[in-house]
Amino acid sequence: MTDMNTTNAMRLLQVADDFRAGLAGELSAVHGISVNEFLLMLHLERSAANRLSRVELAKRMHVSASTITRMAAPMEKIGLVDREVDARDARLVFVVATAAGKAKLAEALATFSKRADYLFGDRWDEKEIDQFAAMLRRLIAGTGDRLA
Amino acid sequence: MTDMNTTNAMRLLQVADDFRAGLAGELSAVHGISVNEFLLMLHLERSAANRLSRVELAKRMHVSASTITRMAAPMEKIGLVDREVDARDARLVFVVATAAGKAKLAEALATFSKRADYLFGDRWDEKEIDQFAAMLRRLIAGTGDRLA
DNA sequence: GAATTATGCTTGCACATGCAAGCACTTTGC
DNA sequence: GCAAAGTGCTTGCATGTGCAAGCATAATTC
Repeated sequence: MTDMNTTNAMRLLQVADDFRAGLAGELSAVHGISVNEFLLMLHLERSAANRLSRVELAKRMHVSASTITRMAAPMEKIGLVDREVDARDARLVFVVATAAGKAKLAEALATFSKRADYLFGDRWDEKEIDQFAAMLRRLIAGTGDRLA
Repeated sequence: MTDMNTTNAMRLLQVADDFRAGLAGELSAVHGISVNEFLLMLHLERSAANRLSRVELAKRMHVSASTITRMAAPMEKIGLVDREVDARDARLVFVVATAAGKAKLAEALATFSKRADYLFGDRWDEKEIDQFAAMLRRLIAGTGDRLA
């Protein structure tokens, strides 16, 4: 099965790269944010308390902590997120979405969904979509924290 | 169906990112190359004439032409690829894999396949794997040049 | 066939990112 | 309780990447 697994992994990367590249262009042009900024806000929204520490975000986004620090700075400046220090542990600095950030995320999500619809098109029937969803769910099962 | 398509797209990105991150670590540690260098050589091997121009590579890899120029330079230096100017059109500069490059790709592919096997695990039966392959094939169908 | 336009590649600059070091704070071990 | 180790965050430096400009070569137009 190695050959088929290899092929599937290549296709997976290919499809994801294609989708990400297209998304990057539209998110930048229409909403003025990068894919990573979009994903950062998405992670916040999907988190338990609507806020995450920098290291938590770093882990979830496969990115270094310093990157989160440097991503958050301009996002704070334009009012998409805020900084919140933990009362009990002064080391923890949470990133939390502002109202403006949530609004921006909602807009960007619409773009994302439009592209998702376009990706899967209308030639997939409901049963296939569910099947695909179940397969993807199994692939992320091992991973700890996930978006969907 | 928008919700399910959206979820599937998120999962797709998530799975691909996870896989890519793990692959990056092992390719770097074991073979001393980046994921993009691996993909560059893979594109060369899968191309018609075993060589591609810089712009062709750029298109296929979702990367700018200048990035290819700058990726190729060190790869030439360590002997993984060679530079070949087209006889008819002096503007075209092809990137072509050397014997050492092909050997390195083969090693790296083994690592890739091992990770692909690990990703899909042994809980997928042959029918499911084929089904998943067919679905991915449909998703790349629109794309022009692909790896697999 | 000369001028214009188009194409491929490279380079300067700006920006994003990872790594390692450093700092602040907390937890552990005694 | 204090020292040592651990954890979270930030910053300096090095590297990777895109964009726009520039250069060389082809193709097109007249």
